[in-house]
Amino acid sequence: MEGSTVEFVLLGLLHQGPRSGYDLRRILASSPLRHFSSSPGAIYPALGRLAGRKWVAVGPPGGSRRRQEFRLTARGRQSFLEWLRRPVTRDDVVIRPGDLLLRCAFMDGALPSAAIRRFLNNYAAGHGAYLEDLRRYEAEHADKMSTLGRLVFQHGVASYAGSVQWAKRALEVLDGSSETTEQRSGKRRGR
Amino acid sequence: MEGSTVEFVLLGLLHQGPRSGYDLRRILASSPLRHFSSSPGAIYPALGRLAGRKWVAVGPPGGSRRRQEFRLTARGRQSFLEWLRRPVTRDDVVIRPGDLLLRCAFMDGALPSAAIRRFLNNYAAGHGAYLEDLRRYEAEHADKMSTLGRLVFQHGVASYAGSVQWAKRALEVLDGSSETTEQRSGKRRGR
DNA sequence: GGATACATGTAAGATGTTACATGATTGT
DNA sequence: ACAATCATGTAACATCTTACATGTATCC
Repeated sequence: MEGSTVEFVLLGLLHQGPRSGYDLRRILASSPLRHFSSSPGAIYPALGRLAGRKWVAVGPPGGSRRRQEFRLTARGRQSFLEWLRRPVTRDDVVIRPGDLLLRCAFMDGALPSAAIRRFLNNYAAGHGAYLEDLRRYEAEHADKMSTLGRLVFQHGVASYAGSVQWAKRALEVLDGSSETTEQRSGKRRGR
Repeated sequence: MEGSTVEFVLLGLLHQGPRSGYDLRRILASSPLRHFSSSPGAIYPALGRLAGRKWVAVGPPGGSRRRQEFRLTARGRQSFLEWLRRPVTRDDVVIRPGDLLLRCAFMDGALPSAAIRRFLNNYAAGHGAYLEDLRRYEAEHADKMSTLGRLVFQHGVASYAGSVQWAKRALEVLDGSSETTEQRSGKRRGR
């Protein structure tokens, strides 16, 4: 599967509109969500790779300064959407949970709401399954852990439980906001 | 600051007792907490670097098979303890929160409980400070975010809030367990 | 004696970090 | 003119992934 996470983040930002490398770096540096490098040594080579794959193209130098605006090509958009639609794997859940949230944040306006709901359901299911694994592990090994080890483990458990709850809540919110346009009565929602 | 996270994880495991590279790989592969590579191409080079710095030494081939046991040297132990005692920086909180929990899990039996409490206090303070930043950001920019963007952002907020609560709870547990050895009366504790 | 698990390693390639280099434009 | 900011890049280094290579002990 071609493409690193940073590359898809860049595609995602370019999906919202054309920008220069400098713009992209500033967005990455100032966004409080996820902390991608934003160092020139990471971004410019990444943009170069995207250009090499024809996923982005350079536009005319916009503005007065020496700046090149990048825009998404059809292939780039295609690859970006495929990234968003990738299944939620166990590896994603266990070792790259942040990437899943990143993908989710980029789905707005890019995927139909049915696909987004499917994603959130898979997200909740994947995290729920791993949560059960953790609890099973805890039941078996809690006695062998040190006090702090157990506390840290419980942090992990609480964190995954929170993610499951979050996904369920997110589904409610999405259902709610789509419902309000179609129907106002029936189906009370919590909170 | 010399040393990568995996290297300190290896030191931490060797701090508990001598092990072979294969042992270390299996522990990393089976531990549900944090997902270090455990691939030979990551572990053996890391052990080589540690040996080059004289932080670990190879013992005699223990057991019948061709296996070399590594053990911590005095310098290795020193470096490991310095890693545990590093201050909780904003960068740790924002971009490497997992490393902080990792360090915490390794503190048991390695640092005095006063140092552990100090760490947990700094952990709570650092996460609390960042949490305030996130909430400030939310108050200013929530209107510009998409529905999903806002939801993902709220996941981050809830996650940091949970970490603050966790650290406070952990401090209570530690205080509780040390109290039980010294005093049984007075000071009721929650849960 | 052959399959399987044990045990250690290397090579190629991708990526990220840090630090440095370069030049244009703007403000004063 | 000069400093600060804008804007793009490169080079060296460290590290991790993936895939391959190699050999040993144990079990049947």
